[in-house]
Amino acid sequence: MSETQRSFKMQDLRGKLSANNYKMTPQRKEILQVFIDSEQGNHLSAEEVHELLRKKDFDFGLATVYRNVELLTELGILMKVNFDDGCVRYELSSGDGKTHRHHHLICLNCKKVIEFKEDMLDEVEDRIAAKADFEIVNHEVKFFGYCSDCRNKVTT
Amino acid sequence: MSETQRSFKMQDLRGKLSANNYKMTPQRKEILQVFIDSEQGNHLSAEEVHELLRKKDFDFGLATVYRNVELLTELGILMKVNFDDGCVRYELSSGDGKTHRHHHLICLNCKKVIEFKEDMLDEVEDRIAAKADFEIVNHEVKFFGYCSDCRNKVTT
DNA sequence: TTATTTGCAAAGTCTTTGCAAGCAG
DNA sequence: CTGCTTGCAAAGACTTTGCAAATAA
Repeated sequence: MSETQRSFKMQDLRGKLSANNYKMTPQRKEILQVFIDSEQGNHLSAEEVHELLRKKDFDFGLATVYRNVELLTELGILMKVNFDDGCVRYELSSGDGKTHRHHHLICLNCKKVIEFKEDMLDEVEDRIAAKADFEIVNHEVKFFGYCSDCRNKVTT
Repeated sequence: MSETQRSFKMQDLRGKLSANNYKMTPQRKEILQVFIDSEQGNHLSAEEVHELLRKKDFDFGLATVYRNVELLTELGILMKVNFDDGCVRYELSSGDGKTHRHHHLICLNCKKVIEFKEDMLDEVEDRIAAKADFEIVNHEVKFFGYCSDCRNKVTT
């Protein structure tokens, strides 16, 4: 992620906070920064964010992290994802108008989560919306299977 | 669901239990029966199964329900689904070779879950599998939006 | 008979909440 | 200043586990 992207995200936070009568705090700034810095290692749980902050010597309360990832989600800056691994995870929302498309390939063997970007689901979505008389505003797709690494070795 | 379907399911349970050195117990039989009887009201949580059993005067321990819905899932009789409502839910797996296709329309307003059957995702799946070098064996799709009921009244 | 299963209660994990002290605007 | 935020600890919701008694095969 480029420098301009980073400062854009942070400006976005400032704007959305003040627009909703919330205040900018070091906690909020640094929590967002953790997501911006984790180009890899997305899909962070509250606990993981808390731990990453501690590694940077920001010792915020865990409850504060919980409260703020939720707030950032309400503001549309983060999105919730659930990989059924026992905790709620969050990732940066892309903010490009295709914000709501997030697709994941989950390896049943090593539990690796691979992202894919292609969006071929628009037509499917249109047909389903018409058929079920349902206005779709968001979707989440998870494909479960085996990644190339795991197919090339004995399954544990 | 027809009578033949019901007894088929129960036979299936007997067979899979003994094939894996598990025993048939009244608890297991009645837990499966709850799912068979709930043509509507699928997507049951352990707590809901426990409550439905109590209504039929089967007062099994909640821990037993938790243990057995998990066991039925391992045996391929039930499937886990997660609607991010704070608990794990289970539904009868269809057992027709398309077992793994389950798609849900979730109304953001009333939280109603509408099922849809059509499967137009095979081609999408094929292209993704090829592109990402990932062998897909299962998928779960959730579409979020507004159902026809909610679009016809003021959003709460 | 004998290994599996149950029920209960206790413990565990993740998350939320109440409240006094602290801080941004 | 003043109301929003934080940190802490306690509480909550859902789920798992240990263990002795019960039971299916």
